[in-house]
Amino acid sequence: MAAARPEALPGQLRRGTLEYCVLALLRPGERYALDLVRELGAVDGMVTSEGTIYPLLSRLRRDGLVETAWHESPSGPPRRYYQLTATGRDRLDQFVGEWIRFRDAVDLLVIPKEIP
Amino acid sequence: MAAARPEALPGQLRRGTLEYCVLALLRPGERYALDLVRELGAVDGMVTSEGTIYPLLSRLRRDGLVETAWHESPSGPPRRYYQLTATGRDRLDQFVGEWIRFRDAVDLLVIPKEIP
DNA sequence: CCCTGATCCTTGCAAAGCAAGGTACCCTGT
DNA sequence: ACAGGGTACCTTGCTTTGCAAGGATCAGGG
Repeated sequence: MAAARPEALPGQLRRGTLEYCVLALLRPGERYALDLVRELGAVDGMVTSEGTIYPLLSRLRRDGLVETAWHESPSGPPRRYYQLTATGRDRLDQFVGEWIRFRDAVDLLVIPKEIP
Repeated sequence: MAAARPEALPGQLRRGTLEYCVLALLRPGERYALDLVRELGAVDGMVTSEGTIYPLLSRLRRDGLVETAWHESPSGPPRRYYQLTATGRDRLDQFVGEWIRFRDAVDLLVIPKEIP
């Protein structure tokens, strides 16, 4: 009962999912890194940080799932904007299927059955 | 050797979840390790192996979430049976809430919106 | 000309899944 | 009696990835 705290959520949950959440955020259009951090921070339970996002974006770029372009900022140094590639879009679509399968499996296992 | 192809596996998805799937499998009653591996293997997308389950169970035991007892097997060497502790049960219940929150967040992010 | 803030990035660590390898026990067939 | 196979236990080493901490660079205001 003492547990009503907001509480340190299991960070490991985000493993393997964060990557695709980032790709999904890029679906509507290009974004830069700090913008993504803020957007993810605003989603319940999706907190992340720069130390996570930059290596992540580097991997996505290395694997050809995103492309980047520099644009000037209205105030501050230039920003590197990330954009989905066709490959990235495909991979994301494919992930959605895997995610749903996985999600349903976990639901089935961990959510207690109703006792009729 | 033979480094795992990152392409083929949604393996990282299981991170941080498998632990609780195991706890959930112990809810109805005690189980032994290989039995858990088979049970998880039968669930869609939840494949795992001995090299995963034994360290995992050791951690659970170390953290007081499960207790163990040896029982003889009808045929073969004795088995170590794992059973939920009160702490384990609490932790599992707590996880269910976190899981639902996280699951909904990912759903919201990655599943494309209907275009009305 | 420095200070603050925005933006980029890297380094080093820890957690956890997995393949592969190793040991021990018990039953059955010869 | 003992060899072989199936069951069960566990460990080692590798890899991936989230994160904290640290650092570099640029623009504008006092």
